[in-house]
Amino acid sequence: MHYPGRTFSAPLIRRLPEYHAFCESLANQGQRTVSSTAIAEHCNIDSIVVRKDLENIGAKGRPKIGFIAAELIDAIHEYMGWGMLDELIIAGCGSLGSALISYSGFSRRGFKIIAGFDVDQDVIGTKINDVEVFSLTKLSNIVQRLHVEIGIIAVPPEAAQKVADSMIDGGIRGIWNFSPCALNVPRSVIVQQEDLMSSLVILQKSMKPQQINSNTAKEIQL
Amino acid sequence: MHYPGRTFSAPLIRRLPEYHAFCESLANQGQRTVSSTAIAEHCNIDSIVVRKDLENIGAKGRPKIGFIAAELIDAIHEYMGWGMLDELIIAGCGSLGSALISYSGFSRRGFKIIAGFDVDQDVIGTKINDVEVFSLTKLSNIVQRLHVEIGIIAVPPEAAQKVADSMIDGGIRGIWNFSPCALNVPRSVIVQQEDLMSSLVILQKSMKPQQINSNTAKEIQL
DNA sequence: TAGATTGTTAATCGATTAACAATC
DNA sequence: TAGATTGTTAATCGATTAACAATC
Repeated sequence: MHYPGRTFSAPLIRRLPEYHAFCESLANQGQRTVSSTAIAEHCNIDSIVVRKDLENIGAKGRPKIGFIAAELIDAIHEYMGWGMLDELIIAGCGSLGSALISYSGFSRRGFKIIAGFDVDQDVIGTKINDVEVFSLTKLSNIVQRLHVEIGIIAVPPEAAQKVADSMIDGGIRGIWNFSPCALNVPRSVIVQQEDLMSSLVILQKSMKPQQINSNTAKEIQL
Repeated sequence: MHYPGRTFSAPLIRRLPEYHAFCESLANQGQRTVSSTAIAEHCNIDSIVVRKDLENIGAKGRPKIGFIAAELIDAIHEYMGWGMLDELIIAGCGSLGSALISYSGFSRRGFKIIAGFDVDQDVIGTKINDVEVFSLTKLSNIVQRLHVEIGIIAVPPEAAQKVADSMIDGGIRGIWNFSPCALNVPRSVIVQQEDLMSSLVILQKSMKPQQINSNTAKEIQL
């Protein structure tokens, strides 16, 4: 089934917050309107991209004037779903897990981590940034009782599959996986892979396009 | 300039580590060869994707037999550039910065964080996981002396632009930005944006396609 | 009016998917 | 040989880019 006009795509979701931040800063400076060209310039992208994106989320502008900043802010806010509260749990409360629990961005955007889970007896029972840490053995049960739908995995790769299984047992439908490994899940469960290592390699490769190309050329002539 | 055959694309870079891990586990079990279909099944993707990817990195297989696991492991290792050491510095040693410094995956793949920077006097002078933390005012100077090319930004968004500026002053050519804000940099500098918030929203949206679609349909008929 | 900016339709580009021939 | 698997060429799909008409 395909609905034209209003699409949901990852690149779009990644650009919208930048527009939002820019519009907010303009609005705070007392500016009422904002043009797609101004947004584009600030974000270092083409204005056509901005116009297409705004079309996709249903924002309406006026020729010569642009978009009403306040309207745009609201439209992005609503499209991103920042209005409604969503509750998460996290498995793995090591350094990365703790950092995620303490990350202030989540609460600002309607996400709330309501429980942490770990195997370390020293951590279980403590609170990290007001979030209580339970034993991993209780995960499935607590998830079920609290009807949580999204779980974060921040455990070592060896333990990730088992954690995923108990999350799914408890009724989790979406997994945000920081562990660098493929998870085996039923088709109804969505996995969002967050591979930090790969992001770093992509940056590294982007910095040396000529080197990649010369290798390429060499290989081809063989 | 376009070199066909061997391309560099982000999706490819994100898939290769999964193939690598799978091949390694097979090799450890004493298996000598691996087929694209086996990799595909393990990673929950289509075997055509795997074959295209392996073609892109220059791996050669044999019909009916498949690929030699050890060769594939080496080919991916080399293509990912995991062989050579690359040094990084990080600005911002709060909870996220500390987690990144302590992340074991980096050293396993040839990345080494050699210095941290912060404004907090209580943190400056301490060591996190053997990495010394300096004052942010020294960043540009130290980067220049050590010829570091990649910098990580894990400071609050308000401070990010200023940090980026001093990184670039010092000669940094690639910035891995965990701060949810657009950076203004010269064209020669590459920015890899790591917006955790957006990743989470993408997961959330992927979980509710029907809801998105019904909104879409409603909007269109208006 | 003139010019700037939106909005829409078409073209391009790259990645994914499909089809099928080659080959061990 | 027969069947499985690679490798290659073409088709599809979606996102980006371009061109230009509409309009304030």
